[in-house]
Amino acid sequence: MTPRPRSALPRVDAVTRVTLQTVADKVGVSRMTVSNAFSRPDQLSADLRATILAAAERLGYVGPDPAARALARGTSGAIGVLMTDSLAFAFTDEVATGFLGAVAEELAPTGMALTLLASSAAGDRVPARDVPLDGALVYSCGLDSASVEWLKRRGLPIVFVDQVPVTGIPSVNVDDRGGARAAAQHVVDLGHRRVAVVTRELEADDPAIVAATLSGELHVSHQRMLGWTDALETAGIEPLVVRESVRPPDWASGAVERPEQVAAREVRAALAGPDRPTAVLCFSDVMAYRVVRTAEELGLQVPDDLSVVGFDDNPLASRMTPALTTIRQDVRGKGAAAAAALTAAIEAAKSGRTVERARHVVLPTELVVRDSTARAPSS
Amino acid sequence: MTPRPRSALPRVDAVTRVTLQTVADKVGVSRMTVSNAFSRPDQLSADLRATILAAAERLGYVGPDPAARALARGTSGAIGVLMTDSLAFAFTDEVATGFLGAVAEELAPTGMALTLLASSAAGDRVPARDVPLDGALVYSCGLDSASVEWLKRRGLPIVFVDQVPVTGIPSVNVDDRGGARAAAQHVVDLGHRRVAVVTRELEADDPAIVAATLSGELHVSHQRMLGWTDALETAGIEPLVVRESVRPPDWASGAVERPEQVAAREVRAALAGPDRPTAVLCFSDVMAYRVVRTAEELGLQVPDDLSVVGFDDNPLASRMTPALTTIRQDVRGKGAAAAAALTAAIEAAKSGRTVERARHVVLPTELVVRDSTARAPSS
DNA sequence: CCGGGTTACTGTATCGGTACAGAAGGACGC
DNA sequence: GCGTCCTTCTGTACCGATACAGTAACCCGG
Repeated sequence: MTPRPRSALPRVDAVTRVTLQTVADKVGVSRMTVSNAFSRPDQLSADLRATILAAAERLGYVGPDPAARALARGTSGAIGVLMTDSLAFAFTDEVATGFLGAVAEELAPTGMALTLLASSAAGDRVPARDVPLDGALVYSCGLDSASVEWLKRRGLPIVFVDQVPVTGIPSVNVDDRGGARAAAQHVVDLGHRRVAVVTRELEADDPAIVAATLSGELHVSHQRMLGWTDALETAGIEPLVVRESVRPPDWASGAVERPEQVAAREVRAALAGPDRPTAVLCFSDVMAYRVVRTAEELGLQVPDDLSVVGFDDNPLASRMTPALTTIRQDVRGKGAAAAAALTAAIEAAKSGRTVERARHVVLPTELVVRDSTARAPSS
Repeated sequence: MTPRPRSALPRVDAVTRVTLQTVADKVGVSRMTVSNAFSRPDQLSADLRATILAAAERLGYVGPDPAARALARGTSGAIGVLMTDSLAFAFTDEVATGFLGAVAEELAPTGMALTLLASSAAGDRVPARDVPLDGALVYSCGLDSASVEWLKRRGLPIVFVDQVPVTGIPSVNVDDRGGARAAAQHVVDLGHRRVAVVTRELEADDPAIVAATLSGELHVSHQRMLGWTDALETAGIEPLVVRESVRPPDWASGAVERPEQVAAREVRAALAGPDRPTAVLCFSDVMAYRVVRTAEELGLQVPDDLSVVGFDDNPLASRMTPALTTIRQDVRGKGAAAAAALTAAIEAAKSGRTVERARHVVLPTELVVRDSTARAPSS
């Protein structure tokens, strides 16, 4: 045996990472062949492949490093979902979880992972800018367009969900306006003339809110408001509007009332008066639930004294008492459509930039009449 | 001006990606300086940095490419959560969403993104093996140890949640046994002698199930069973056990009964007999809910004729009628603890391998008595 | 025995950054 | 006037793969 020249080969430090090269040297083939053994089995003979895999196993080689592969291939195998500032919300709200669940399910067969992007930057890390991604879903988050901006600038394929459709960007929406119109028409048909609407902030005193309305989170609120007024105006009804602020009032500065508490107080005031509304149209089932409870506290019977209509057909709607009349939207369908649109967009981007006109999907809504609405009290 | 030699510089194809080098050339500094401008501001003068940033902006440079950075830095800014085969479940079950929400919230300030890993491999992509990650949470998924195996082999920092604690791997658990014992003791104290237990599959006819029991998803079931028998045996009570299979029986092969339907039938049978149990201890609040409904269908009053105890203190427990007596576990605390443990592990791995003995956290449980339990009927 | 088509591997050039060890030019103390 | 310490930049060497264009050997009909 000839004495090995010192350090002829790259020195092996205490713990050297095992890479393709390590395996290649061991087996005596080129690194490329090892790569092929793992990633393109059809490029080498079965025998050699087996040998290589065995050697890799022996050396404790796990497989191509995901980060390196992502760089070389230009693909990372993860798609992002950009959500509201409050991650907690995303997991609390049954509508949001339903959507996410459907996205996850639709994505499963593609083998892609779902990455949840906190929209707010923490420290100087901005997930939307710094996490390797193949594409992203933008889910009702207009208030923090910064992250959306990053996604766009990265040139990632994105799909808007519950946002204002923009030409050039595929979008998935629900027929919010039509649904709201149906809700309003329903109570009009039941003979109600004094109608209240409980929704989220739309007041345009803050320019930031205006921008948000136009471009994001409040798009849905806006559309539903339009739908309600469509029907109410036709019937010559001017609704009483109660707004729940989206932005908590200076949250940090001590014990302020939470927005829903403020709204609840206003609802209570509205329902306590002599000319109280006999029907309430709500932005969501959750809000409707609160309205029903408030009414109960005031001794009002739902639906005899007060009709209440929600929106979404949250599971909550059918399990509460009285079961809530509401507008159903297919959240799972929305998730599936969004995921499909995104994978399509990614595919398109990969194979020659075929930016066929971005599709805008609008899912239907449907009035579901349950036990929280009745004819207007005769009085 | 001297004529530029043709193609002296790398040729610029139609659309060349803008990289650090592009910006560096434009400004006339080294690529490294541009990198520093973005990633280590303290390494250059404020003036130059401003110049560089401006040039970058003008060129449409978004910032360091995440994939490249991940490779060079060895960190990707995303942490994974490995979950049960059914992603849908993760978003449906309020206990799971509570956990995930807490994890997300705990992680937010670190600026890390949360990547959901489908445990089942799709095509030949195995998320647990192929997605760039800095660490991972393994959340009650013993049935598919393959993915867990990949995570381990990659040498990623991982934390076990609701799995059998293993030395060397940090874990977060709940005092399932103690909780179950308290639940059982509660009904014993109320004078019940005929007690049923409704839980998930533990029968050891299938070796795969045995393995799962020992190492994963069924650990929790096992512990709770031990807890119940602790108290029941002491009181000389032999419980009637109804098991709900975890693995749907050959799901693909046509219209088979779903496991919970099978279980419901068995529960019904048990409750219909003359020597029916007067108390039922359930693995989860969801199962308890079903038991209560089944009892109602049989005309039994809860809690007068039958006491029912759940587990978890799912929000469902307090909102159902009658409100459910249950064992509370702090799901959010579990999520926070898991996230904290993982970030700690990642930190430890980064700075010199300090593999201090992995900590095993066990969170307490607490009996919450509500309206679904009462003294045993005198008969 | 030769042209043409496979099959099985290999070499080289990236992918787009970051780490770390300099090097150049002042400022400063004595 | 000179050594020292900063502050600012720069050069080089990876990080760990993949793409693509070869090249060599082999097969086969004519």
